[in-house]
Amino acid sequence: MKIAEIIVDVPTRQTNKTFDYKIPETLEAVIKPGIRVIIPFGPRKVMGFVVGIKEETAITNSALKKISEAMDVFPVLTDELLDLGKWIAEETISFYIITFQAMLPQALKVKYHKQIELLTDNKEELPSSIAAIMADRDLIDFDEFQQRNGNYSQLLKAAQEGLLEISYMVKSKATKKTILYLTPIKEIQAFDEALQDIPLQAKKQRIIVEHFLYNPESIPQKELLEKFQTTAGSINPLIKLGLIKKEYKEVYRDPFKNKDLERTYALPLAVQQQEAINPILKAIQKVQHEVFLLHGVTGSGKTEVYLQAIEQVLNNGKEAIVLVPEIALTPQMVNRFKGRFGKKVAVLHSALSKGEKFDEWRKIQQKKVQVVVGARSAIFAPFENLGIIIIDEEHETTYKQDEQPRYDAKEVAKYRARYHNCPVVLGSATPTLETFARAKKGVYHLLELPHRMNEGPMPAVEIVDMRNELHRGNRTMFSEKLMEEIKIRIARQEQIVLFLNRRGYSTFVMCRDCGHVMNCPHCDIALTYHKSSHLLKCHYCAYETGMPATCEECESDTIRFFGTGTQKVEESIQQLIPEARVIRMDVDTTRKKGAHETLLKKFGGHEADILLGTQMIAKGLDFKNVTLVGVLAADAMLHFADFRASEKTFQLLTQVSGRAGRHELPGEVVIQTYTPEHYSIEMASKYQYNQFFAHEMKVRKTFHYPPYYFLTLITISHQNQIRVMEVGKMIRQLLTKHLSERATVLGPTPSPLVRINDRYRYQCMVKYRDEPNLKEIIRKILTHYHDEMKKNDLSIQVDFEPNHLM
DNA sequence: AGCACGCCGACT
DNA sequence: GTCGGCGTGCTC
Repeated sequence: MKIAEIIVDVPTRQTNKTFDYKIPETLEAVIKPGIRVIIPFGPRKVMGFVVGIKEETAITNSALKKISEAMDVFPVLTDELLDLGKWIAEETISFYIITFQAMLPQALKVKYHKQIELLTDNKEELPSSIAAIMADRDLIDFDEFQQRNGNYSQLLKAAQEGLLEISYMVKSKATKKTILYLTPIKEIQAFDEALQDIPLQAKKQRIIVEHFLYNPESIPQKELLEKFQTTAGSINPLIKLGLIKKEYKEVYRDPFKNKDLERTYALPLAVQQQEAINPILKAIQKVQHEVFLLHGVTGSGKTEVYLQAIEQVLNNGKEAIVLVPEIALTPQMVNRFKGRFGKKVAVLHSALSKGEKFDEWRKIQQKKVQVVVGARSAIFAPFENLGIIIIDEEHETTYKQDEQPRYDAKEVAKYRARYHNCPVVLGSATPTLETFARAKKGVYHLLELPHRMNEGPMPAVEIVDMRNELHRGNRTMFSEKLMEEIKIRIARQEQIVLFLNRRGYSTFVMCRDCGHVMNCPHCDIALTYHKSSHLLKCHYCAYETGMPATCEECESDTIRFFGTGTQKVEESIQQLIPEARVIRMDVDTTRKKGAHETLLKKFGGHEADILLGTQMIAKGLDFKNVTLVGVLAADAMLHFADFRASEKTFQLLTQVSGRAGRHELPGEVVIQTYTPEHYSIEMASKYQYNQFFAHEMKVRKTFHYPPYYFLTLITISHQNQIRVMEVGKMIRQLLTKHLSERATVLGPTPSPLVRINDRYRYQCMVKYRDEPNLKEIIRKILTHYHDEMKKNDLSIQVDFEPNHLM
């Protein structure tokens, strides 16, 4: 007898292992590793992933249960992805089931339905309260039973007596969209003959028969009915005659259906691009795993290198994965891939609906496409013949998931590429220190694109010291220089991008009389004023409150706004340059689906002079009319207590600067800062990546940070601050005791944000170079606190190689 | 997660 | 003596 090893959909420590089930003979042909099944688990039914098939089991035969149902016909996880999932679960200390779910589209998750099913015909046998709820029905949802205050112990008793059954339904959320087609099933002559027989007054029927006579193909019923302005009434007789049949065909929801993209062809490569692509093509041809770092300044033509490398891969009959950060922000990028490879491309990104994502995924599973362009999770595209993996803007932190499982798509890419013997290309103008260090050491193959494609110079950058502005009595957030440049562009009908990394109106609200600052009652953070809604909002939890007229401490009415957010900037531009048309892009204006694209399209069509935005406008935008980029507060992120603050600032400034002067018109950048002497601002303004790298590496070495040391961050949180500190101290002790002397254990220290959502957060950090036992020790610590975590809402989060320390 | 089991106090 | 509170441990 065949036995299946199954990971069940119950995310707990105790169930994080395989369970053995008998495969019923009827299912033997279908059940394979990677198939989802429904199984009895304890008293209920749950979904599970088959991860292995074997002949024998250590479980006594009487305890062994049978698989109830198969949920898939074809495996949703390939053997490769099953192995990968297991590896990720172990690397990140996550449950297997969580990892498998993370590798699949949301739509493949299941819902559980608990129901009460009546078994007896005679309702009189039931306790009266239950009979009342059931009324004249034989089946009700358990939810309803609970809502109407049903008596649970009576219900259990009735179930034991066999009067009713508590049943568990596992429901698939996946919906395949189908369309009703009409298909001719007789030869043309039959239609000709039918025309003789159908009475003349049945005009519409005759028209339809004629249609099929000349177009003997399947056609959606809806389309046919619309074409001839008729109803299903004139179709049915033809079906009775056996001329045509109704047939449901699966269709894919196409998020791009309303777009006509012009087909593009390979562009001639510049010398530097040719030199960069050759080693990649060689690796593709030799079916050899190798990691390339494509280090190219903004506008140097990295995308064309990607496109032509993929073309080679497709010619070899293989497939390609392209990861881009938060793809919804870069429709321009997606359009380039769609334009080049057309129907061969599937797109997976967060702006798609669940159904749309599922459809795109199915196109991959069914081998209908060969290229995937997508955000982080697209790295799990179920291709079986990968020829290349490309990760654009590799320095972006979004490639690491910041919840369980905390996988890093870059590491997953390398794992998959090793399996498939194919190259990985990491592309960036500002690679992370880790990546660039590996490239310099020769672990990665470094490819450089030092020049812009248009042969133009990088835009000139001017740093403005805002302290001087203040001394000169300029109290606006615009320096004279920036204001002047903005006015020039507007007069010349050129466009401007303004960048400010803070949304809302003001960053804090303070009483001038007593100095009281309005804080979030649940988090240790100042509330941000949002003018449009006249609300004070917390950016870390959902808290919001009306703006008070007087100070809540001293009742003075001199409450003032401090700090600047995008809303306030928008307002002042309107005041200072009334004729300027501004588009504001931040989380608040792009919440709606498709809002990104609409706003960018407007800007692209020159319906506005200024694009003002946060983070989200820093990446990938390419507008030929933009000749000025203004960074309003370059030091905003510099003062975060984070060892990557300098690196992030350098990357951001370089990326933003790259938005200017990408085409014929020369670009200019104005950076406003209060710390113009800081090396990351100074070097970014001169595009000195290598100098910045050298300088920052020294800093990292001195302070024992990556890439010289590995980091592991353990964050403990609980409502009770004392308990958090106690647990933190204990964890520190355990780590110090079991790790080697070469490892440093720091903490527990309060997180940069001590309290979020009424929970105190403390962290311990481990710095190390080689601690093979670290994972095992942490696992033991987690086991030790397992009960308290379950019962007392204690949380211990482990983040290996964290992106930030927040 | 859900549920059974089993050990304790409160009650007919 | 029994009912029900919740702490503990198991689910192939």
